[in-house]
Amino acid sequence: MQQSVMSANLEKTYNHHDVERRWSSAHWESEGIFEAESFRVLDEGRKPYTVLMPPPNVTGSLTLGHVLNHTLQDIFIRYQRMSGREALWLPGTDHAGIATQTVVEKKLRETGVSRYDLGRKEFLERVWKWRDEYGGLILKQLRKLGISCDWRRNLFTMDESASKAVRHTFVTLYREGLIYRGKRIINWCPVSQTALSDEEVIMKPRKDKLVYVRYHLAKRPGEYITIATVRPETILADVAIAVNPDDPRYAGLIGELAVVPVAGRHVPIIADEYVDKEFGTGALKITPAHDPNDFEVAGRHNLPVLCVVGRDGKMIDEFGYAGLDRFDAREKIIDDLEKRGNLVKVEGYEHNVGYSERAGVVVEPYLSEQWFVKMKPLAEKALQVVNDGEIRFHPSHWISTYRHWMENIRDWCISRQLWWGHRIPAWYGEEGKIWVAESYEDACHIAGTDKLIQDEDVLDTWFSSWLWPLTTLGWTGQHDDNDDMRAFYPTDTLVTAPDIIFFWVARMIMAGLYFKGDVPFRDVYFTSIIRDMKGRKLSKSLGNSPDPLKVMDAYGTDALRFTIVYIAPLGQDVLFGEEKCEFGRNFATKIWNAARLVFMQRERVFGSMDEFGKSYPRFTPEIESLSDAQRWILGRYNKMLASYHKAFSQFRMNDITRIVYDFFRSDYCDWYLETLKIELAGETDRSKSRHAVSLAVHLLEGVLKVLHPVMPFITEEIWHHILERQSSESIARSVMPQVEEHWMNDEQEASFNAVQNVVSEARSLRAVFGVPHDMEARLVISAPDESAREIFVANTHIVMQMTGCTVKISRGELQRPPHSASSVVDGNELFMPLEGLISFDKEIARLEKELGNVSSYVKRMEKKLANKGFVDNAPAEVIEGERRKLGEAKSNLEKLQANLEVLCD
RNA sequence: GGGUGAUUAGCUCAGUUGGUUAGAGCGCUACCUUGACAUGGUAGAGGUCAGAGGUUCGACUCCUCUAUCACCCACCA
Repeated sequence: MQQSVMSANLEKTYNHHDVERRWSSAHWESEGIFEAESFRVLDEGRKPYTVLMPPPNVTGSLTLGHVLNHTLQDIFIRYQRMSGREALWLPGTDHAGIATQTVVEKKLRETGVSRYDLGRKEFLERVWKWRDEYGGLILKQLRKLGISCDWRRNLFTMDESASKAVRHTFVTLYREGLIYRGKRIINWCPVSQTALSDEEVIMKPRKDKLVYVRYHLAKRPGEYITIATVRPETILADVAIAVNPDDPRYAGLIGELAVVPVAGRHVPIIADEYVDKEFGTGALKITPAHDPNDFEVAGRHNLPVLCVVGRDGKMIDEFGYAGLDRFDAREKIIDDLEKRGNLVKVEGYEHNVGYSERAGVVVEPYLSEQWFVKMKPLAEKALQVVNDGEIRFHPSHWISTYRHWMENIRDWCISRQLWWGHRIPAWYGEEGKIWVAESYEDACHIAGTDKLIQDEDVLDTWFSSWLWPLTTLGWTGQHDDNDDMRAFYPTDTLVTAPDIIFFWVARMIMAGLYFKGDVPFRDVYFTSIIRDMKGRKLSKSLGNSPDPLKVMDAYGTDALRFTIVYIAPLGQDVLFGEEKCEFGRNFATKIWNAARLVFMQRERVFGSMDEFGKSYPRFTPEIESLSDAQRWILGRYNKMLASYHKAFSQFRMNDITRIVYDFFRSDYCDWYLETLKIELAGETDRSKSRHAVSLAVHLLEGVLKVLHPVMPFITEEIWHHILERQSSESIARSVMPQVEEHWMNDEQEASFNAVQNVVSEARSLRAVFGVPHDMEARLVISAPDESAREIFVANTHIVMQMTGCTVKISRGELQRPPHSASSVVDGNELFMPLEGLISFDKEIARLEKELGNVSSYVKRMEKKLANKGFVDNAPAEVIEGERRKLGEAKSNLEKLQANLEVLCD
């Protein structure tokens, strides 16, 4: 049994370090507070809420993108958990094939060793060791963020259960004809020396040279054909020249033989529709091994395939270029062509070129045998569920992007020439026969031999990622269901950056539908992309990427979380500078100080925490003992709750921070707490004081709860001061406040607004006329309406305290006090007699300006109401409202004029 | 070449189905260290809502075009 660690009051200054330490992730893990159990769901039958964490790379460290992403997920999960649902957040990390292998290889190279020196087995041991030592960093950092996932369920994409699922799905898809092996031109990364999928290639503009080269005709001495190319080094692998069949310039040359420069080979001139007459010279060299289009053309014309660039991006031993890098070879061959007289000209040329996402080098189209997934059959249903709204995107405009990709989908190259990853479960027997099975034993069994050699390659990392909604719940494909799957699948909300919509989101949808027959999640929330204050993408090379850990340290984790959500609107980029966190930090400080005030008043009124604890747990506001200010704040509070819950249901996450912030700053602190101080100071009835303080605490607790999903630390800390609580208890397991509509009352709100407006206006008069703050001024409030007068009478003490004036309330037909500054608000008039202080000219000018504003408004409204179209078409309530406004404005106008006349007499 | 989003105060942004005399934070100006809070309070200055048309009784809000800025997709050498 742990004891309460709290004293009744808060420390004078808010120290986020202490608070974050006290309520750290380690604390909650030991209490099991964020754990979810499938049996609890199955027994009680409540629908659980499940969030899938996009698994960060093991090599990664925390970025602001993670902060936004994971904070949002945490907000969703905490909100649902507090709304009484079993809430499961599934964490994990991704083995990140290329990235991780690159990191470890680099470390090895520093000691002068290559992975080939070690051999596959030894190398993989080193990678696992590296992962165990350094791979946990990102998870540690995420814990610092205070996120509430069920860490027991942490999954690594290469854990045995996940690997089993990978093998199972590969075998299944192979047997169903959806996975095949084929010789194709794929994207080859010469640095990582592996194939890449289309999605791993980034197109970037690049300045190159467009080289015009003259090919002599073999049988027509002195004649030639000129082509244009940006890759002259691949001339050596040319197998044809192609022209458009409709191009009159070359009609006579079709069927002729051209001589490939340097190589000296004779190649045919062929006609193919693919060739664009307008581009370059209208003649195109065909190099099937080094260009996907050429490969297709070659296929159509039964041309051979020659290869001159190797897997390392260097030229293959031919014509004296062996070992030269492709870019060096390009320069050399331009030289050689010039020497031989084949070079016509060189033009500057900017075009888009594919770069390897990881290594950042130009991708080489490379002919090789790879494994592919047939995507079209998988895409159909996956498109349909999004079109039908079975899966919803937020913001919804991403649907069109998704649709476009799905409709033009191409097969997915899934083999990688790496060692780190899931090894392809395919074995080769004699004569290259392929056996695909979940294990070597199975393969031997079906092959009827044990002389099998496993495919050397591993699978694309995303081949395990697309199973994430299944594998995180323990699915291995072997048995179709388990308790977790039954309870938690499909998951609910996926929060992810839009840049992996194709890599990941789309493929998870396909896998979920194909292997489980149901969508993997219901809602996809695409987060903002974070940029710096100048709108540039955050990147290490620009040095504009703040370290979130330093920001958390400087401003507080709650401050960072609050700020980043506040400034990140749905579907738009966000400009972030760490100084923006001052906003969140100041807000946290404000909460702390407001709570201090409330707790100090509690101590004064109740004496001790014990005394307070006797009644507070059963506290509900009693309407008959409430002041106007208290009824007003209860109305505002419930309105806030209503918009808060609505914003949640609509995924407007930045709005929820705004809604609570506005309520707390303007209504709770600026008005309600100020009135509380005044009311308590003048209250002699102890039970009324106690009721007032209990209400203040009650509202504070409500605010803490609605804020808790965003700011878990400070809300936890203050919540533990509300009552004596065990340190094992958490606000995270408390019940989210719901709207109580009977507190919302527009009339009541308006009447207290009238008091507020009089206060503001009186303060304004004081400020404008420079009444010294320590001087007590006089204020005459003239309220023609009986009920308004009652409100002012009832709240005289508040107006007096807040304005520093003595207050007199009178009927409408008063004698206008001379030498007064005056103002009209809500049909009530204010006079502040200021003999000696007031400058008549200044007041006249002020009134005239106001008069001008009001009279132009009146004119506009009269015109509007005289407009037949408006009166005939607008809804009755709108017309009613406009009439009322006009009436008020007219009455204001009269009063202003009267006041002006008094001054001018 | 297609597609998507943005353009509101000096800066960063709200403005929920069309009906407000268009709001907030930061910054700026003045006053205030009052028993929660100067990481604060009170008051104030500051905007022809990118431009041009259109729909409508009524447009920051809906439609079209233009301009500017982003991003995504696309095999033209």
